[in-house]
Amino acid sequence: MAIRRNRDFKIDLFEQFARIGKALASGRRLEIVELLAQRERSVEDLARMSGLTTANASQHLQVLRGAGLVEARKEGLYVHYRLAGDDVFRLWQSLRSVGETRLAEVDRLVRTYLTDRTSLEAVSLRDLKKRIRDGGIVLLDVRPAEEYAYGHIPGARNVPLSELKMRLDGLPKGREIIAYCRGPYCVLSDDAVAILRASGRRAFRLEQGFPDWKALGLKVGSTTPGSASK
Amino acid sequence: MAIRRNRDFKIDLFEQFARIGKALASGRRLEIVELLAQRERSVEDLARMSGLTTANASQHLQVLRGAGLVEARKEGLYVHYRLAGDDVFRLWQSLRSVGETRLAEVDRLVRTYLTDRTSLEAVSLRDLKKRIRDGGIVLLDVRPAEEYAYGHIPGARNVPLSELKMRLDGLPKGREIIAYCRGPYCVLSDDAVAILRASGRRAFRLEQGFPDWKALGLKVGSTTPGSASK
DNA sequence: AACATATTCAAGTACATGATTGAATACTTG
DNA sequence: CAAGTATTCAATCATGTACTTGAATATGTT
Repeated sequence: MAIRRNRDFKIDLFEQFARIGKALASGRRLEIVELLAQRERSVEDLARMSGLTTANASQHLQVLRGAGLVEARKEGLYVHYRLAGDDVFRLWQSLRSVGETRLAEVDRLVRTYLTDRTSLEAVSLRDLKKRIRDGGIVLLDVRPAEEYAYGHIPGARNVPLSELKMRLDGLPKGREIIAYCRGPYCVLSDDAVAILRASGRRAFRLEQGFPDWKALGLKVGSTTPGSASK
Repeated sequence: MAIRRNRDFKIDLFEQFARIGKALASGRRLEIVELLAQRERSVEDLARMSGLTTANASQHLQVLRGAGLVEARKEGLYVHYRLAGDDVFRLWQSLRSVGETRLAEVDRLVRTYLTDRTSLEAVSLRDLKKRIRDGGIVLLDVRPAEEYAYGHIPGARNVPLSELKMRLDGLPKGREIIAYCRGPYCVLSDDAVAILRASGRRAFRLEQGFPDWKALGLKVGSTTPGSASK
């Protein structure tokens, strides 16, 4: 009977893990995970940012919660959702990486929509660490101020893309500028690099975004205490 | 229009990644992934090992292939499926890890079915590497011979569980024995440790299995050329 | 206490998925 | 070339999922 029990065990066990697979089986939910990797958000925020109705976003969030991928915190009228932990982001990273390697369609999409990208050499996180040590570069966080506030790479200056043109004067002409944003598919830093280069500066895009830095277990700067802890 | 284009891009892109999520959304498919992590297998083998009909297993394999997670190689009548790469195993590891951390049900199942396990202290891969360096231990691969042949931890001796009792005499009494098998949910090494301890030997279970060793990028031993490369 | 608002719930519909069955295909062997 | 076998295909059925809509709940504000 030990074998029979063992088969039951395996079926039950893999069915449990499949709950997580099911949670990852929707593009909308993956987009929500990506948004939550930046910082916690209310249902309303998430719905607006992902183009879903509030009820629909709420349902997706409950699926994610049922799989243990997100947690909720109620504050007044709002329910703030956040990723359950760094391991969840690493899972998404891992899925993303397999997709980039194994799905030709991903490559095609990136090449179709992010046409300029191939021409702009990107800086990897490893390169970035080295260049920070060596000094002489300006690290630019071009995400909206509130996302920067929730956590950013230490030493980075925040100039949101929307304000970049107005605040160009504050940026040195002689030093290399490395711009980053939310992640590999976020175009804020592409746009920033284009603007910076047009102004005669030497600028590069960081290949990955802030959440990827954080997932390496490296220090993060923050101005909202409690949000970017651990 | 750039914004509209960008939204389309994101929807398409996340839908692509969701294809991988969908492939991971079935316990049966996850079990197949786990089986393929040991070594490549024919459809028939996989069907028998997972208790599926051949047609059903074939369909699951095609879902996995559609998501780029497995590849097939035809040889005569047989089609041999294998994981598309180590990144796929790392994705499964990542999912498994999130499940262990986030799903209470997984913990409950392991405690219910693997009752002895808590009492047997397990050796981590890190510990193992250290102990191999220090010497003085016997590393025992208790999987079937053909799985050992396809790849094993260098220096390990293969004594399949089914033969262990008969071959006890060949194992030293004085040295510590560390037994490993397919992975954290495989019970072969649990049983092996029980047998070894009953014979008066000091034996421990390796927490992870051979695929986890391989995923660290460490060297693997092999006696079937070409199967356990890179 | 009445109202406003964020979120969740419940019901309905369209669509996708998983398992079964029997037939079709592709290759090997006699 | 006929027979045998591993695999895939196609059709079917039952079930599960995604989204919409409108109502219900819970909290905050006036």
